[in-house]
Amino acid sequence: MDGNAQKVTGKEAAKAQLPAHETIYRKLREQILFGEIAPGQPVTIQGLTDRLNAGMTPVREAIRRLTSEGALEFQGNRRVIVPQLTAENIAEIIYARQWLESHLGLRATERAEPADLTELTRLDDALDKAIARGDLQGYLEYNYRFHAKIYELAQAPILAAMAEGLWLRFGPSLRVVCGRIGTQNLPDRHKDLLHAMRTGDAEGAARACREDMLQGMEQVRDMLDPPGAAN
Amino acid sequence: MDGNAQKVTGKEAAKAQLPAHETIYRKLREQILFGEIAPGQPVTIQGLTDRLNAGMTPVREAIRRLTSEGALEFQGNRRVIVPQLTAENIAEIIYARQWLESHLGLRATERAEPADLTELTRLDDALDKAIARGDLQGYLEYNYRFHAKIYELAQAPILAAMAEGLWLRFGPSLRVVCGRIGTQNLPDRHKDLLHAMRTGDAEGAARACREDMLQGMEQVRDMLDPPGAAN
DNA sequence: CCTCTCAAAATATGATCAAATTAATCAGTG
DNA sequence: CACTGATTAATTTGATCATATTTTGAGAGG
Repeated sequence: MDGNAQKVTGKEAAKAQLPAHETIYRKLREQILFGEIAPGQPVTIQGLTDRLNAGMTPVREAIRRLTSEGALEFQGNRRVIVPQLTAENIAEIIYARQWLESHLGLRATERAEPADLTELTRLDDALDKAIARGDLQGYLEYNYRFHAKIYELAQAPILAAMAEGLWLRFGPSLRVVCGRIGTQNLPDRHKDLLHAMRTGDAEGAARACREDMLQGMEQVRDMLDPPGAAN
Repeated sequence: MDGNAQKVTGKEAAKAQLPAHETIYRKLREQILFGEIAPGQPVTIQGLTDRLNAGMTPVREAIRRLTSEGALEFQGNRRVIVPQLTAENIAEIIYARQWLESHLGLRATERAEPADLTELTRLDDALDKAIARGDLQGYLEYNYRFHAKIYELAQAPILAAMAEGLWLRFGPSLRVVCGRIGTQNLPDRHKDLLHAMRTGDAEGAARACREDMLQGMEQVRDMLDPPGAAN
Protein backbone atom coordinates (compact mmCIF):
# COMPACT_ATOMS: atom_id res chain seq x y z
CA MET A 1 0.00 0.00 0.00
CA ASP A 2 1.15 3.55 -0.59
CA GLY A 3 2.46 5.03 2.60
CA ASN A 4 1.16 8.40 1.57
CA ALA A 5 -1.25 10.60 3.45
CA GLN A 6 -4.58 8.90 3.08
CA LYS A 7 -7.14 11.18 1.53
CA VAL A 8 -10.13 11.47 3.78
CA THR A 9 -12.89 13.59 2.42
CA GLY A 10 -11.10 15.89 0.06
CA LYS A 11 -9.65 18.26 2.60
CA GLU A 12 -6.21 18.19 4.17
CA ALA A 13 -7.08 15.29 6.45
CA ALA A 14 -6.09 17.34 9.46
CA LYS A 15 -7.36 15.52 12.53
CA ALA A 16 -9.38 13.22 10.40
CA GLN A 17 -10.46 9.62 10.79
CA LEU A 18 -13.04 11.28 12.98
CA PRO A 19 -16.30 11.86 11.11
CA ALA A 20 -16.82 15.36 9.80
CA HIS A 21 -20.04 15.84 11.72
CA GLU A 22 -18.11 15.12 14.89
CA THR A 23 -15.30 17.59 14.23
CA ILE A 24 -17.74 20.25 13.15
CA TYR A 25 -19.76 19.65 16.27
CA ARG A 26 -16.71 20.09 18.44
CA LYS A 27 -15.58 23.24 16.69
CA LEU A 28 -18.96 24.86 16.87
CA ARG A 29 -19.35 23.74 20.46
CA GLU A 30 -16.15 25.45 21.49
CA GLN A 31 -17.03 28.57 19.61
CA ILE A 32 -20.25 28.79 21.55
CA LEU A 33 -18.71 27.73 24.83
CA PHE A 34 -16.04 30.39 24.72
CA GLY A 35 -18.33 33.09 23.51
CA GLU A 36 -17.00 33.52 20.01
CA ILE A 37 -20.63 33.69 19.01
CA ALA A 38 -22.53 36.18 21.10
CA PRO A 39 -25.98 35.62 22.63
CA GLY A 40 -28.68 36.61 20.21
CA GLN A 41 -26.46 36.12 17.22
CA PRO A 42 -27.92 33.94 14.44
CA VAL A 43 -26.23 30.76 13.35
CA THR A 44 -26.97 29.84 9.77
CA ILE A 45 -26.28 26.57 8.07
CA GLN A 46 -24.87 28.15 4.99
CA GLY A 47 -22.73 30.46 7.02
CA LEU A 48 -21.15 27.47 8.74
CA THR A 49 -20.64 25.50 5.54
CA ASP A 50 -18.63 28.45 4.29
CA ARG A 51 -16.85 29.36 7.51
CA LEU A 52 -15.87 25.81 8.42
CA ASN A 53 -15.49 24.73 4.82
CA ALA A 54 -17.79 21.75 5.23
CA GLY A 55 -20.74 20.06 3.65
CA MET A 56 -24.30 20.76 4.48
CA THR A 57 -25.36 17.53 6.15
CA PRO A 58 -22.63 17.44 8.81
CA VAL A 59 -23.26 21.07 9.70
CA ARG A 60 -26.93 20.31 10.01
CA GLU A 61 -26.24 17.45 12.38
CA ALA A 62 -23.94 19.54 14.54
CA ILE A 63 -26.56 22.25 14.84
CA ARG A 64 -29.22 19.75 15.86
CA ARG A 65 -27.01 18.30 18.53
CA LEU A 66 -26.25 21.67 20.00
CA THR A 67 -29.88 22.64 19.84
CA SER A 68 -30.76 19.59 21.89
CA GLU A 69 -28.18 20.59 24.45
CA GLY A 70 -29.58 24.07 24.79
CA ALA A 71 -26.51 25.69 23.26
CA LEU A 72 -28.59 26.87 20.34
CA GLU A 73 -32.22 27.81 20.09
CA PHE A 74 -34.56 26.93 17.31
CA GLN A 75 -36.68 29.97 16.55
CA GLY A 76 -40.27 29.24 15.51
CA ASN A 77 -39.42 29.84 11.88
CA ARG A 78 -36.34 27.98 10.81
CA ARG A 79 -33.81 30.35 12.22
CA VAL A 80 -31.28 29.31 14.84
CA ILE A 81 -29.63 31.66 17.32
CA VAL A 82 -27.46 31.56 20.40
CA PRO A 83 -30.02 32.01 23.19
CA GLN A 84 -30.12 35.05 25.41
CA LEU A 85 -30.54 34.11 29.03
CA THR A 86 -33.35 35.55 31.07
CA ALA A 87 -33.15 36.17 34.79
CA GLU A 88 -35.31 33.08 35.31
CA ASN A 89 -32.97 30.99 33.20
CA ILE A 90 -30.04 32.05 35.32
CA ALA A 91 -31.88 31.22 38.51
CA GLU A 92 -32.58 27.75 37.18
CA ILE A 93 -28.99 27.23 36.20
CA ILE A 94 -27.79 28.36 39.60
CA TYR A 95 -30.21 26.03 41.32
CA ALA A 96 -29.13 23.07 39.23
CA ARG A 97 -25.45 23.80 39.54
CA GLN A 98 -25.62 24.02 43.30
CA TRP A 99 -26.40 20.33 43.41
CA LEU A 100 -24.35 19.28 40.49
CA GLU A 101 -21.14 21.09 41.27
CA SER A 102 -21.15 20.12 44.93
CA HIS A 103 -21.77 16.50 44.20
CA LEU A 104 -19.29 16.25 41.37
CA GLY A 105 -16.66 18.04 43.40
CA LEU A 106 -17.21 15.65 46.26
CA ARG A 107 -16.99 12.58 44.09
CA ALA A 108 -13.95 13.91 42.27
CA THR A 109 -12.13 14.38 45.56
CA GLU A 110 -12.89 10.83 46.60
CA ARG A 111 -11.51 9.47 43.35
CA ALA A 112 -8.67 11.82 42.43
CA GLU A 113 -5.19 10.36 42.22
CA PRO A 114 -1.96 12.33 42.60
CA ALA A 115 -1.51 12.62 38.86
CA ASP A 116 -4.96 14.15 38.59
CA LEU A 117 -4.15 16.75 41.21
CA THR A 118 -1.01 17.62 39.30
CA GLU A 119 -3.02 18.09 36.16
CA LEU A 120 -5.56 20.27 37.93
CA THR A 121 -2.79 22.39 39.39
CA ARG A 122 -1.28 22.77 35.95
CA LEU A 123 -4.57 23.94 34.52
CA ASP A 124 -5.07 26.40 37.36
CA ASP A 125 -1.59 27.83 36.84
CA ALA A 126 -2.27 28.29 33.17
CA LEU A 127 -5.49 30.00 34.15
CA ASP A 128 -3.67 32.39 36.47
CA LYS A 129 -1.18 33.25 33.78
CA ALA A 130 -3.99 33.95 31.34
CA ILE A 131 -5.55 36.31 33.85
CA ALA A 132 -2.21 38.02 34.47
CA ARG A 133 -1.72 38.75 30.82
CA GLY A 134 -5.34 39.82 30.38
CA ASP A 135 -6.06 36.94 28.03
CA LEU A 136 -9.81 36.56 28.21
CA GLN A 137 -9.98 33.72 25.74
CA GLY A 138 -7.35 31.80 27.65
CA TYR A 139 -9.12 32.40 30.94
CA LEU A 140 -12.36 31.02 29.60
CA GLU A 141 -10.70 27.98 28.10
CA TYR A 142 -8.61 27.00 31.10
CA ASN A 143 -11.43 27.71 33.48
CA TYR A 144 -13.64 25.37 31.51
CA ARG A 145 -11.01 22.70 31.22
CA PHE A 146 -10.35 22.87 34.94
CA HIS A 147 -13.98 22.20 35.73
CA ALA A 148 -14.36 19.63 32.96
CA LYS A 149 -11.47 17.74 34.49
CA ILE A 150 -13.29 17.64 37.80
CA TYR A 151 -16.38 16.31 36.13
CA GLU A 152 -14.31 13.63 34.51
CA LEU A 153 -12.75 12.62 37.81
CA ALA A 154 -16.17 12.27 39.41
CA GLN A 155 -16.83 9.27 37.20
CA ALA A 156 -20.49 10.08 36.87
CA PRO A 157 -21.10 10.43 33.16
CA ILE A 158 -24.75 11.34 33.33
CA LEU A 159 -24.30 14.05 35.93
CA ALA A 160 -21.23 15.28 34.10
CA ALA A 161 -23.22 15.56 30.89
CA MET A 162 -25.80 17.62 32.72
CA ALA A 163 -23.13 19.92 34.09
CA GLU A 164 -21.49 20.35 30.72
CA GLY A 165 -24.83 21.04 29.16
CA LEU A 166 -25.28 23.92 31.56
CA TRP A 167 -21.90 25.32 30.61
CA LEU A 168 -23.09 25.50 27.04
CA ARG A 169 -26.03 27.55 28.17
CA PHE A 170 -24.21 30.18 30.17
CA GLY A 171 -20.92 30.16 28.26
CA PRO A 172 -21.83 32.88 25.80
CA SER A 173 -23.13 35.13 28.56
CA LEU A 174 -20.08 34.49 30.67
CA ARG A 175 -17.94 35.78 27.89
CA VAL A 176 -19.95 38.96 27.72
CA VAL A 177 -19.65 39.45 31.48
CA CYS A 178 -15.93 38.87 31.56
CA GLY A 179 -15.46 41.13 28.61
CA ARG A 180 -16.98 43.95 30.62
CA ILE A 181 -15.47 43.50 34.04
CA GLY A 182 -12.04 42.64 32.74
CA THR A 183 -9.94 39.67 33.71
CA GLN A 184 -8.77 41.17 36.99
CA ASN A 185 -11.61 40.71 39.43
CA LEU A 186 -12.65 37.30 38.25
CA PRO A 187 -13.71 34.77 40.85
CA ASP A 188 -11.30 32.02 41.61
CA ARG A 189 -11.93 29.64 44.44
CA HIS A 190 -9.74 27.09 42.75
CA LYS A 191 -7.03 27.45 45.38
CA ASP A 192 -9.44 26.49 48.14
CA LEU A 193 -10.71 23.64 46.04
CA LEU A 194 -7.27 22.29 45.27
CA HIS A 195 -6.29 22.50 48.92
CA ALA A 196 -9.38 20.57 49.95
CA MET A 197 -8.77 17.94 47.32
CA ARG A 198 -5.15 17.48 48.35
CA THR A 199 -6.13 16.95 51.95
CA GLY A 200 -8.97 14.64 50.99
CA ASP A 201 -11.55 17.00 52.43
CA ALA A 202 -14.43 16.01 50.19
CA GLU A 203 -16.98 18.17 51.97
CA GLY A 204 -14.70 21.17 51.76
CA ALA A 205 -14.14 20.54 48.07
CA ALA A 206 -17.87 20.40 47.51
CA ARG A 207 -18.27 23.72 49.30
CA ALA A 208 -15.50 25.30 47.27
CA CYS A 209 -17.03 24.12 44.01
CA ARG A 210 -20.35 25.56 45.01
CA GLU A 211 -18.83 28.87 46.05
CA ASP A 212 -16.77 29.18 42.90
CA MET A 213 -19.84 28.52 40.83
CA LEU A 214 -21.97 30.97 42.77
CA GLN A 215 -19.50 33.80 42.44
CA GLY A 216 -19.31 33.36 38.71
CA MET A 217 -23.04 32.97 38.19
CA GLU A 218 -23.91 35.94 40.36
CA GLN A 219 -21.80 38.15 38.18
CA VAL A 220 -23.70 36.90 35.17
CA ARG A 221 -26.99 37.50 36.95
CA ASP A 222 -26.04 40.97 38.09
CA MET A 223 -25.07 41.98 34.62
CA LEU A 224 -28.16 40.61 32.92
CA ASP A 225 -30.67 41.61 35.54
CA PRO A 226 -30.50 44.94 37.32
CA PRO A 227 -28.49 47.34 35.15
CA GLY A 228 -30.00 49.17 32.21
CA ALA A 229 -29.42 46.20 29.96
CA ALA A 230 -32.62 46.80 28.07
CA ASN A 231 -32.52 44.87 24.85
CA MET B 1 -55.26 27.46 -5.28
CA ASP B 2 -56.63 23.95 -5.29
CA GLY B 3 -58.44 23.25 -2.06
CA ASN B 4 -57.07 19.75 -2.09
CA ALA B 5 -54.83 18.15 0.47
CA GLN B 6 -51.58 20.01 0.08
CA LYS B 7 -48.76 17.69 -0.76
CA VAL B 8 -45.98 18.06 1.75
CA THR B 9 -43.12 15.79 1.06
CA GLY B 10 -44.82 13.00 -0.78
CA LYS B 11 -46.67 11.47 2.12
CA GLU B 12 -50.23 11.98 3.29
CA ALA B 13 -49.49 15.33 4.92
CA ALA B 14 -50.62 14.01 8.28
CA LYS B 15 -49.50 16.51 10.92
CA ALA B 16 -47.39 18.32 8.42
CA GLN B 17 -46.18 21.88 8.08
CA LEU B 18 -43.80 20.72 10.77
CA PRO B 19 -40.37 19.88 9.32
CA ALA B 20 -39.76 16.22 8.65
CA HIS B 21 -36.74 16.08 10.94
CA GLU B 22 -38.96 17.32 13.73
CA THR B 23 -41.72 14.76 13.23
CA ILE B 24 -39.21 11.99 12.86
CA TYR B 25 -37.49 13.14 16.02
CA ARG B 26 -40.75 13.03 17.93
CA LYS B 27 -41.73 9.64 16.64
CA LEU B 28 -38.39 8.11 17.42
CA ARG B 29 -38.32 9.82 20.78
CA GLU B 30 -41.63 8.29 21.75
CA GLN B 31 -40.60 4.89 20.55
CA ILE B 32 -37.58 5.05 22.81
CA LEU B 33 -39.43 6.66 25.68
CA PHE B 34 -42.09 3.99 25.78
CA GLY B 35 -39.71 1.14 25.30
CA GLU B 36 -40.70 0.09 21.81
CA ILE B 37 -36.99 -0.20 21.21
CA ALA B 38 -35.32 -2.29 23.88
CA PRO B 39 -32.04 -1.44 25.63
CA GLY B 40 -29.11 -2.78 23.65
CA GLN B 41 -31.03 -2.83 20.43
CA PRO B 42 -29.31 -1.14 17.49
CA VAL B 43 -30.91 1.79 15.70
CA THR B 44 -29.82 2.04 12.10
CA ILE B 45 -30.30 4.99 9.81
CA GLN B 46 -31.40 2.91 6.91
CA GLY B 47 -33.75 0.95 9.10
CA LEU B 48 -35.47 4.16 10.09
CA THR B 49 -35.66 5.56 6.59
CA ASP B 50 -37.55 2.40 5.69
CA ARG B 51 -39.65 2.07 8.82
CA LEU B 52 -40.67 5.72 8.98
CA ASN B 53 -40.66 6.16 5.25
CA ALA B 54 -38.38 9.17 5.35
CA GLY B 55 -35.27 10.60 3.81
CA MET B 56 -31.81 10.04 5.10
CA THR B 57 -30.87 13.50 6.31
CA PRO B 58 -33.88 14.06 8.60
CA VAL B 59 -33.40 10.65 10.17
CA ARG B 60 -29.79 11.46 10.71
CA GLU B 61 -30.65 14.70 12.44
CA ALA B 62 -33.17 13.00 14.68
CA ILE B 63 -30.63 10.41 15.72
CA ARG B 64 -28.05 13.07 16.53
CA ARG B 65 -30.48 14.96 18.68
CA LEU B 66 -31.42 11.88 20.63
CA THR B 67 -27.79 10.92 21.00
CA SER B 68 -27.10 14.30 22.56
CA GLU B 69 -29.91 13.73 25.00
CA GLY B 70 -28.59 10.36 26.07
CA ALA B 71 -31.50 8.48 24.55
CA LEU B 72 -29.14 6.82 22.11
CA GLU B 73 -25.52 5.89 22.37
CA PHE B 74 -22.89 6.29 19.72
CA GLN B 75 -20.79 3.15 19.67
CA GLY B 76 -17.09 3.60 18.91
CA ASN B 77 -17.63 2.44 15.38
CA ARG B 78 -20.51 4.23 13.76
CA ARG B 79 -23.30 2.18 15.19
CA VAL B 80 -26.00 3.57 17.40
CA ILE B 81 -27.88 1.63 20.06
CA VAL B 82 -30.33 2.21 22.87
CA PRO B 83 -28.05 2.27 25.93
CA GLN B 84 -28.17 -0.34 28.64
CA LEU B 85 -28.11 1.20 32.07
CA THR B 86 -25.53 0.15 34.60
CA ALA B 87 -26.11 0.19 38.33
CA GLU B 88 -23.97 3.33 38.51
CA ASN B 89 -26.07 5.01 35.85
CA ILE B 90 -29.20 4.30 37.82
CA ALA B 91 -27.69 5.70 41.00
CA GLU B 92 -26.83 8.90 39.14
CA ILE B 93 -30.31 9.21 37.73
CA ILE B 94 -31.84 8.68 41.16
CA TYR B 95 -29.58 11.31 42.66
CA ALA B 96 -30.43 13.85 39.99
CA ARG B 97 -34.12 13.13 40.05
CA GLN B 98 -34.33 13.54 43.79
CA TRP B 99 -33.77 17.23 43.56
CA LEU B 100 -35.23 17.73 40.12
CA GLU B 101 -38.54 16.08 40.83
CA SER B 102 -38.90 17.68 44.25
CA HIS B 103 -38.18 21.12 42.95
CA LEU B 104 -40.36 20.83 39.88
CA GLY B 105 -43.22 19.41 41.94
CA LEU B 106 -42.93 22.27 44.36
CA ARG B 107 -42.90 24.91 41.69
CA ALA B 108 -45.76 23.25 39.85
CA THR B 109 -47.90 23.34 42.97
CA GLU B 110 -47.23 27.02 43.43
CA ARG B 111 -48.24 27.78 39.86
CA ALA B 112 -51.00 25.28 39.09
CA GLU B 113 -54.43 26.65 38.27
CA PRO B 114 -57.70 24.74 38.67
CA ALA B 115 -57.78 23.80 35.01
CA ASP B 116 -54.33 22.29 35.37
CA LEU B 117 -55.43 20.17 38.32
CA THR B 118 -58.37 18.96 36.28
CA GLU B 119 -56.05 17.98 33.49
CA LEU B 120 -53.72 16.16 35.86
CA THR B 121 -56.65 14.31 37.40
CA ARG B 122 -57.82 13.31 33.95
CA LEU B 123 -54.40 11.94 33.08
CA ASP B 124 -54.22 10.03 36.33
CA ASP B 125 -57.64 8.51 35.73
CA ALA B 126 -56.59 7.40 32.29
CA LEU B 127 -53.50 5.91 33.88
CA ASP B 128 -55.60 3.96 36.39
CA LYS B 129 -57.80 2.62 33.64
CA ALA B 130 -54.77 1.54 31.67
CA ILE B 131 -53.49 -0.35 34.70
CA ALA B 132 -56.89 -1.93 35.28
CA ARG B 133 -57.02 -3.30 31.77
CA GLY B 134 -53.41 -4.42 31.88
CA ASP B 135 -52.41 -1.99 29.16
CA LEU B 136 -48.69 -1.55 29.65
CA GLN B 137 -48.23 0.83 26.74
CA GLY B 138 -51.04 3.01 28.01
CA TYR B 139 -49.63 3.02 31.52
CA LEU B 140 -46.24 4.18 30.31
CA GLU B 141 -47.70 6.89 28.13
CA TYR B 142 -50.07 8.35 30.67
CA ASN B 143 -47.52 8.12 33.41
CA TYR B 144 -45.10 10.08 31.29
CA ARG B 145 -47.65 12.63 30.27
CA PHE B 146 -48.68 13.10 33.89
CA HIS B 147 -45.15 13.94 34.90
CA ALA B 148 -44.47 15.98 31.78
CA LYS B 149 -47.49 18.08 32.65
CA ILE B 150 -46.01 18.77 36.05
CA TYR B 151 -42.74 19.82 34.49
CA GLU B 152 -44.62 22.16 32.23
CA LEU B 153 -46.49 23.72 35.11
CA ALA B 154 -43.26 24.37 36.96
CA GLN B 155 -42.34 26.96 34.33
CA ALA B 156 -38.68 26.13 34.52
CA PRO B 157 -37.70 25.14 30.99
CA ILE B 158 -34.08 24.31 31.70
CA LEU B 159 -34.82 22.09 34.68
CA ALA B 160 -37.71 20.53 32.80
CA ALA B 161 -35.42 19.72 29.91
CA MET B 162 -33.05 18.03 32.32
CA ALA B 163 -35.86 15.97 33.81
CA GLU B 164 -37.17 14.96 30.42
CA GLY B 165 -33.69 14.03 29.34
CA LEU B 166 -33.51 11.62 32.25
CA TRP B 167 -36.79 10.03 31.22
CA LEU B 168 -35.26 9.27 27.89
CA ARG B 169 -32.47 7.47 29.65
CA PHE B 170 -34.49 5.19 31.89
CA GLY B 171 -37.57 4.88 29.68
CA PRO B 172 -36.45 1.77 27.85
CA SER B 173 -35.45 0.04 31.06
CA LEU B 174 -38.69 1.02 32.74
CA ARG B 175 -40.54 -0.76 30.00
CA VAL B 176 -38.54 -3.90 30.61
CA VAL B 177 -39.23 -3.74 34.34
CA CYS B 178 -42.94 -3.20 33.94
CA GLY B 179 -43.14 -5.94 31.40
CA ARG B 180 -41.83 -8.34 34.02
CA ILE B 181 -43.68 -7.30 37.13
CA GLY B 182 -46.97 -6.68 35.34
CA THR B 183 -49.14 -3.63 35.58
CA GLN B 184 -50.65 -4.53 38.95
CA ASN B 185 -48.07 -3.63 41.56
CA LEU B 186 -46.87 -0.46 39.90
CA PRO B 187 -46.04 2.48 42.10
CA ASP B 188 -48.49 5.31 42.11
CA ARG B 189 -48.12 8.15 44.54
CA HIS B 190 -50.11 10.32 42.22
CA LYS B 191 -53.08 10.43 44.58
CA ASP B 192 -50.93 11.87 47.36
CA LEU B 193 -49.43 14.32 44.93
CA LEU B 194 -52.76 15.48 43.60
CA HIS B 195 -54.10 15.91 47.10
CA ALA B 196 -51.12 18.02 48.08
CA MET B 197 -51.44 20.13 44.97
CA ARG B 198 -55.12 20.73 45.53
CA THR B 199 -54.51 21.92 49.08
CA GLY B 200 -51.57 24.03 48.01
CA ASP B 201 -49.17 21.98 50.08
CA ALA B 202 -46.08 22.57 47.99
CA GLU B 203 -43.74 20.80 50.37
CA GLY B 204 -46.00 17.77 50.46
CA ALA B 205 -46.19 17.74 46.69
CA ALA B 206 -42.42 17.81 46.49
CA ARG B 207 -42.24 14.87 48.87
CA ALA B 208 -44.82 12.92 46.89
CA CYS B 209 -42.96 13.53 43.63
CA ARG B 210 -39.78 12.33 45.20
CA GLU B 211 -41.41 9.22 46.65
CA ASP B 212 -43.15 8.34 43.42
CA MET B 213 -39.88 8.66 41.57
CA LEU B 214 -37.99 6.61 44.14
CA GLN B 215 -40.43 3.73 44.05
CA GLY B 216 -40.23 3.50 40.31
CA MET B 217 -36.48 3.85 40.10
CA GLU B 218 -35.87 1.32 42.82
CA GLN B 219 -37.74 -1.27 40.86
CA VAL B 220 -35.55 -0.54 37.89
CA ARG B 221 -32.48 -0.78 40.06
CA ASP B 222 -33.54 -4.02 41.69
CA MET B 223 -34.15 -5.63 38.35
CA LEU B 224 -30.90 -4.56 36.77
CA ASP B 225 -28.71 -5.07 39.75
CA PRO B 226 -29.06 -8.05 42.09
CA PRO B 227 -30.92 -10.83 40.26
CA GLY B 228 -29.21 -13.21 37.92
CA ALA B 229 -29.56 -10.82 35.04
CA ALA B 230 -26.27 -11.87 33.55
CA ASN B 231 -26.09 -10.71 30.01
C1' DC C 1 -50.92 50.57 4.30
C1' DC C 2 -51.40 46.50 1.90
C1' DT C 3 -49.93 43.23 -1.76
C1' DC C 4 -47.11 41.03 -4.82
C1' DT C 5 -42.61 39.69 -6.39
C1' DC C 6 -37.94 38.21 -5.64
C1' DA C 7 -33.94 36.56 -3.42
C1' DA C 8 -31.72 34.19 0.28
C1' DA C 9 -31.82 30.39 3.32
C1' DA C 10 -33.52 25.92 4.91
C1' DT C 11 -35.48 21.43 3.93
C1' DA C 12 -35.31 17.14 1.85
C1' DT C 13 -33.82 13.56 -1.64
C1' DG C 14 -30.93 10.48 -4.02
C1' DA C 15 -26.49 9.24 -5.62
C1' DT C 16 -21.86 8.09 -4.56
C1' DC C 17 -18.08 6.71 -1.77
C1' DA C 18 -16.06 4.49 2.29
C1' DA C 19 -16.16 1.46 6.18
C1' DA C 20 -17.54 -2.50 8.86
C1' DT C 21 -19.77 -6.47 9.88
C1' DT C 22 -21.08 -10.89 8.23
C1' DA C 23 -20.50 -14.89 5.32
C1' DA C 24 -17.67 -18.09 3.08
C1' DT C 25 -13.84 -20.39 1.70
C1' DC C 26 -9.51 -22.56 2.48
C1' DA C 27 -5.80 -24.32 4.95
C1' DG C 28 -3.99 -26.79 8.81
C1' DT C 29 -4.52 -30.03 12.48
C1' DG C 30 -6.35 -33.69 15.59
C1' DC D 1 -12.17 -37.18 7.43
C1' DA D 2 -14.23 -33.68 10.42
C1' DC D 3 -13.36 -29.44 12.83
C1' DT D 4 -11.22 -25.03 14.15
C1' DG D 5 -9.15 -20.91 12.81
C1' DA D 6 -8.20 -17.18 10.07
C1' DT D 7 -7.97 -14.61 5.76
C1' DT D 8 -10.73 -12.79 2.17
C1' DA D 9 -15.05 -11.71 -0.47
C1' DA D 10 -19.63 -9.73 -0.32
C1' DT D 11 -23.34 -7.32 1.52
C1' DT D 12 -25.06 -4.12 4.53
C1' DT D 13 -24.74 0.38 6.68
C1' DG D 14 -22.88 4.96 7.40
C1' DA D 15 -20.92 9.49 5.62
C1' DT D 16 -20.85 13.05 2.52
C1' DC D 17 -22.13 15.88 -1.20
C1' DA D 18 -24.72 18.25 -4.92
C1' DT D 19 -29.13 19.47 -6.29
C1' DA D 20 -34.04 20.41 -6.40
C1' DT D 21 -37.95 22.18 -3.76
C1' DT D 22 -40.13 25.09 -0.38
C1' DT D 23 -40.46 28.75 2.78
C1' DT D 24 -39.61 32.97 4.84
C1' DG D 25 -38.62 37.86 4.92
C1' DA D 26 -38.02 42.04 2.65
C1' DG D 27 -38.61 45.47 -0.61
C1' DA D 28 -40.84 47.63 -4.50
C1' DG D 29 -44.96 49.23 -6.27
C1' DG D 30 -49.77 50.14 -6.20
